[in-house]
Amino acid sequence: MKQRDSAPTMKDVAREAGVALGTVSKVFNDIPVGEDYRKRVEEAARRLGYQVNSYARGLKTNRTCSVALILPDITHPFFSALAQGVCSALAARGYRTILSITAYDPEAEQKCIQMVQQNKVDGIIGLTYNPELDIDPRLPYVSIDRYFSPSVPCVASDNFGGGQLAAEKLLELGCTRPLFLRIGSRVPGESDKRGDGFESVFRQRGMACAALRLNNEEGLEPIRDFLAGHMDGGQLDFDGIFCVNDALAVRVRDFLAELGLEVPEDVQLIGFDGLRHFATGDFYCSTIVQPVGRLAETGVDMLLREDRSNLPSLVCLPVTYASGGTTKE
Amino acid sequence: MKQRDSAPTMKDVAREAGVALGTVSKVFNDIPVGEDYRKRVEEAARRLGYQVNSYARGLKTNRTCSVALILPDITHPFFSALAQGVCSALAARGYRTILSITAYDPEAEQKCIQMVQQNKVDGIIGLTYNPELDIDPRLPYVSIDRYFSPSVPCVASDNFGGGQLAAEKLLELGCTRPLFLRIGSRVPGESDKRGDGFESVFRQRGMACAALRLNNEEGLEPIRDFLAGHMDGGQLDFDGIFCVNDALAVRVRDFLAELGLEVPEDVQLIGFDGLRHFATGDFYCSTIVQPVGRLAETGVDMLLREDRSNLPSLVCLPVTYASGGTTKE
DNA sequence: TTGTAAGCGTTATCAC
DNA sequence: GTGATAACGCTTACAA
Repeated sequence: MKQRDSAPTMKDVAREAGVALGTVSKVFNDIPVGEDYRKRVEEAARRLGYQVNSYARGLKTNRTCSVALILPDITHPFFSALAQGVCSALAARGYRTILSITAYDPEAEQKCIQMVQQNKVDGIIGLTYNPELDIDPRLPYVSIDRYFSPSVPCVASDNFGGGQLAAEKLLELGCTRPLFLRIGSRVPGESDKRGDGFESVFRQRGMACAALRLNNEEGLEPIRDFLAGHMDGGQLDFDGIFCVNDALAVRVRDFLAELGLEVPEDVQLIGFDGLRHFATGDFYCSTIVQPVGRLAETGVDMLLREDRSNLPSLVCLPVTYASGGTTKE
Repeated sequence: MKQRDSAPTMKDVAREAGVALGTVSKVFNDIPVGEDYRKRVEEAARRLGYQVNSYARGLKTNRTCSVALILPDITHPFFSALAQGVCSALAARGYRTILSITAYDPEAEQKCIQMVQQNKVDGIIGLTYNPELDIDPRLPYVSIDRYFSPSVPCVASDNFGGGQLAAEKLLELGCTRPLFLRIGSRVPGESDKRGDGFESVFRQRGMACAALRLNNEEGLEPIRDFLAGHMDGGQLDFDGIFCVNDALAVRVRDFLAELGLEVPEDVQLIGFDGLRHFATGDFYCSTIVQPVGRLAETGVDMLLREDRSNLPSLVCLPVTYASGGTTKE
């Protein structure tokens, strides 16, 4: 008698149904089979609580219906929204998500990729900070927000366009003394284009645009000092500030408050990301909102596309502006 | 000649190293083998970029080194922190995390479990809302925050104790007219004990304690109305409010502001969860903080424990109080 | 110690 | 259309 504690196999189902093993396999792979046979097999499978073993299946087919998602941190609202989107898009296509968190550690990122390759996933979606990541060209890979090389497709928001949009909004709202503020990773990424887009608008109009770009290691103090140093008779030298992301914008607003400045009356502030408060659903600040859902959807789409022969190397998705109280009107 | 596009197998490594297949296997399983053989194998493996196929391995060993994490939503800060914790704890033990998101849908939860069983994971960690979830007793399962039956181990925060703690704090801070506010799922869960603990403290002291408990479907309007209805000459009938979670506390603070009440001067407010602002790291409100990291760690520990014969059916982890500006001092 | 061979649960290729 | 049978890549007795 078959032991009850180990899961039933196709062989058990075949015996229970009184058919050959191959027939059972066909039933579970939607390969035509006699109607009565199919019934018998399905019946037997239900009785036994049979589930196909996808590892054994993967061993044969070399497809595992699972993809790895590599993220630096899932605690940040942008990343968690992205994870949610990717996981759902994958699930909708019958794929499992294997989640790896790297804590921004380049070494961990590389280890992740190795581990995941060993796990024989069908592909990887990664948002990584290791500039010289060694990824097996045999394994489909889609990068989010970080461009590696023409052979590694990357999907990102239209960061440059977002920067331009922020500049145009600020101009439209009457700003004439703009400032761009940035803090982030030392390794270059797509988001660097935000500042470029912002500045390009003013350059084109022959207007000056101040900017301060920092690396994470430097902390926010330099920004606070910079702002304090640009106070002039109770007035700031700038009347429109674009921050590289919402997190920074929120901090900057606090700094401005410390300096006795009103937002948006004295200074207008635009962030980037489009994050919303977890309880109220409100934007934390006026912001350029990234299409997180589409980012995820597009990434999955590019990864799973049957014909991956000529994928674009970079896909930019459109961003939008949303008012969140730190701009006038 | 072996095709370059399919990953190398143990056989390839054996051939490359000039040893037998079994020897290669032993090297990768840390089974004693001649030092020079080991060297040869490792060398060959590196040359070929060999990675053991964990699916094939799992097929033999019936262990896949992966566990499924089932969560309703990963966008909420509490869940994302939990996911991060579980994923890290699992990774530290050499396990992969398969993430499933159910969107609070009981049917999706059941489907997840099925899918995941078919995927032959080594266990499941789930935070689910389906009260009559059908889980295969053969598969190790740990529930978070929801108690099913003595046979399904559950790990949760000390919700009752947290409620008591909130009550004691409020008393200590001079409150004499307490109110408990709750909104949540209709299906009973561990978090229901928060209100019970809170009320028990006042009952014990012979003090009255008002309470309003709502289901998600009802929305927040009833709470707003309730508060408005308890205004008496510009004063609220309550001077200390305990909310079942931080999300509600944040909303309630807004309602109180609408009524012209100052927090914490006129009313003190305590939430539950211990969520922190993504940019500043500040608590959103005074709160009872759940030990998310320990919750995750403990869950993983209970799931992966070698001897699962006599696990506790419920483990409660201690919570702490943190001031977040909605209580005095 | 090292090599050999029998499966693990599937799928796929054949004869029937 | 159905049913043996040989892989898939690996582990693990067991034999050398």
